[in-house]
Amino acid sequence: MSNTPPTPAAPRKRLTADARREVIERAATEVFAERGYRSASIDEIARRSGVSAPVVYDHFRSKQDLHRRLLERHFAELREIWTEYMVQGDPPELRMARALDAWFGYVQTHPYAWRMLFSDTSGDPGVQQIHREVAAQSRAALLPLLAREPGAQEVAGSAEQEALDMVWEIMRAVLQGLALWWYEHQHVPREQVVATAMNALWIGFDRARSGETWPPA
Amino acid sequence: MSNTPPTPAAPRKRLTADARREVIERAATEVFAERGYRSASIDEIARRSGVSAPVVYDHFRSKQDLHRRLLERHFAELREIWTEYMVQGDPPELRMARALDAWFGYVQTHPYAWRMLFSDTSGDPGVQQIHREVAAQSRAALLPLLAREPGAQEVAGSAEQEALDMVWEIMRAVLQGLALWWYEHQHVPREQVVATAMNALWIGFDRARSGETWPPA
DNA sequence: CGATTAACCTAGTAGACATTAGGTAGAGCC
DNA sequence: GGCTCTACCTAATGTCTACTAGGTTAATCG
Repeated sequence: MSNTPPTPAAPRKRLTADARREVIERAATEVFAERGYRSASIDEIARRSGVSAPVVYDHFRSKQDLHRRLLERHFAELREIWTEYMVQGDPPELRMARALDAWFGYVQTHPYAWRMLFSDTSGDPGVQQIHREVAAQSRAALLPLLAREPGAQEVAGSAEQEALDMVWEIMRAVLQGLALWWYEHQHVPREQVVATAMNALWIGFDRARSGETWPPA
Repeated sequence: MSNTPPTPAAPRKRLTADARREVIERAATEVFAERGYRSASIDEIARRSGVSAPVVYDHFRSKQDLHRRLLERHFAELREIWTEYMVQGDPPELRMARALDAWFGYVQTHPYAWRMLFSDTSGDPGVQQIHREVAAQSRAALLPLLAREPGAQEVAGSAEQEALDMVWEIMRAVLQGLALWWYEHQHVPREQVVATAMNALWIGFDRARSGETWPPA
């Protein structure tokens, strides 16, 4: 039985440390997004990066360290997009539409990063803590969209605070849920998803705010 | 050093098989809901049941078997509540309000079961499959709420099908998101949560359906 | 009582997986 | 061509956890 391999002894490519690190970060983002933190294995990340597992540890101190750095990197990018799109001065309705478009644009161009940020909240206590911080900062960044006049929520009592909490929770749930749905129906054009979100969120909130609430009177 | 235990040698209670099985099912529901499928350990389930781990295997063939039986049991209970509340003949607005109240009532009285059903979709492939079935059956049970006239969605083209998909996804996300939020703000009365959901879903959908959509003309 | 049943236990086994130890070899530089 | 540096490897180690083997004792029934 000949032991000569069909492809003669895989010609191993050697990358620079920086290049390999970049490859690992891309692969890890995919695996974390697809499997979630706990089910993502270092072995699979290494395999998709074209190396063996110990190489990952030449670049990152631990699985949790790798995960944390990726979250920070991706979230920084998202925050940049948000601040870019959220210019003051536009009418509220247009601001909301722009923000939704920015969100789904990010989802479209970063199909793994956003799931890693928002769609996998399980994990070790340390990992959950970082997810909570990401959620809190997202809320802080987008909450101005929901206030009719800037600064209105600052004087709110505890009941109004809870009402605002719930409205934010609805917005968060819709943005995340629609993004996940869209990922599995990618042929649907972005404008359609944005329009649906806008119809649900803006029209619903607007009407509710103008007093047309349930139960009627 | 005296070895006499302060409480003289824990008086071990022995339950009937059925009673112990019930205890294990309750404990397992809690642990699965709190930790998710993968992070839930048989050891912790056993400890909370007052027994050691092998006893669990006297009642269930495997961790997955235990999990599957619990999902089936809890989901059957939820479906019963739905069919009970969804009486035909009422006006659509009232039907929606009743369904939302039924949902949050279930969430309130089954604080672990609903999270196990809907809030932990990770897990092994086999477990994920069951979650998909639960989601599909839930959709089938609640979709009539969204159709203005019964049977309207049956003749829908693919674009309208996708529009309906998105509307359902929004409803699903809002119901799940608000439930999770409520679990961490339990002092908020149920009527308030139901009213918020009703305002977001019904008013938004109603206005959107009546042609008041975005972008404006 | 004394025997039988079955509820429960202690003490493993096995596999998965993060992480480490220590060595090998490709690539630039002289 | 030889030296050195470091990217990369193979082969452990330790831990965690689902699951099993086989024994032990509380309850029940004659």
